[in-house]
Amino acid sequence: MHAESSPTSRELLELVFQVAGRLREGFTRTAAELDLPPTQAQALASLEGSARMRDLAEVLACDASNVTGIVDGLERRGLVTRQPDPADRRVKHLVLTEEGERRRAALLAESARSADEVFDLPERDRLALRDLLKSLVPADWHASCDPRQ
Amino acid sequence: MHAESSPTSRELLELVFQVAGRLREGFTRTAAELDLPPTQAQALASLEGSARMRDLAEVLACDASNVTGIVDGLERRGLVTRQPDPADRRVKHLVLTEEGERRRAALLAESARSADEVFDLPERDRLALRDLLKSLVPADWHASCDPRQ
DNA sequence: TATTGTTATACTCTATAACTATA
DNA sequence: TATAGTTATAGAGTATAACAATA
Repeated sequence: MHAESSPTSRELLELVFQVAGRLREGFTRTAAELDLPPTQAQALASLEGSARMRDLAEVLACDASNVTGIVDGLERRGLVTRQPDPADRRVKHLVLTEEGERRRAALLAESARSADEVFDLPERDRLALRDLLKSLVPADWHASCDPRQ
Repeated sequence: MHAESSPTSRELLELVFQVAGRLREGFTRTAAELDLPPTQAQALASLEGSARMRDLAEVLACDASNVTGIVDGLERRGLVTRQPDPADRRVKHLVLTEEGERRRAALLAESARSADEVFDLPERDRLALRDLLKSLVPADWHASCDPRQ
């Protein structure tokens, strides 16, 4: 037998899913600790300054019809408000409340801490990992949400 | 400015999710081409020889109550049969039909081809990637299904 | 008592389609 | 006509709880 055989794509796939699973669990746990369902947490994390509903749908890579419910949840929790656009009355801008800003900061800080636990590597390895992963996704790639896609 | 700064855990997290997303899309597309919903495809891929319903729940990392429906689907498609265990009449063994074996072989072949497209790297890099990813998951880690964790 | 598989039920996240109000 | 957001609805995929049959 030889020392190291080239890993199969299936082995690499399983490892990627395991790492992604650990990261997802960490994020979901962090969100739950802040009383946020995962999708609301993802939306909150992405909100900076003022965004239109439409932009949020783009960022979340999901259909616009879902955004209504997600934002309803954030509004019910007092984290975000819908502000009319003075120039185009169809458009609504999402603006974080003070509590929304606090919650978002806590979410970002804690989820970063959680990801740090997973990526507990020396700088040399972090660089190598980043370069390898970068080479696996086209520059313009972005996920679609529909799991059936 | 310096040449390379250490990537943040957030950057690495996003890259892992992008790669996982590409892989998931590839698998889902392959499954759809073979007329299989993703979960049935995942179950079919894992079936080799004879497995109990219970084992399948373990492999899929989901509650046993879900397995009934998944196996119902595979049975409806004529890919698997439930065989009683002669020694323990509570237990049912899942046995692939001939068509089930064919479909599974096609699924494995095509999903491997699809993953190869993502992991299009020289052997040196595949080895490096495997070692890095391996260091990120505890040996005994395995995903939980509930997205609420 | 404990375990295997099933059923009933509910929740989350996604989609499509039809609608409104604007542009 | 086209776009922003909403509503209604449906379909996956998950869970928990209660159950029957069996160990």
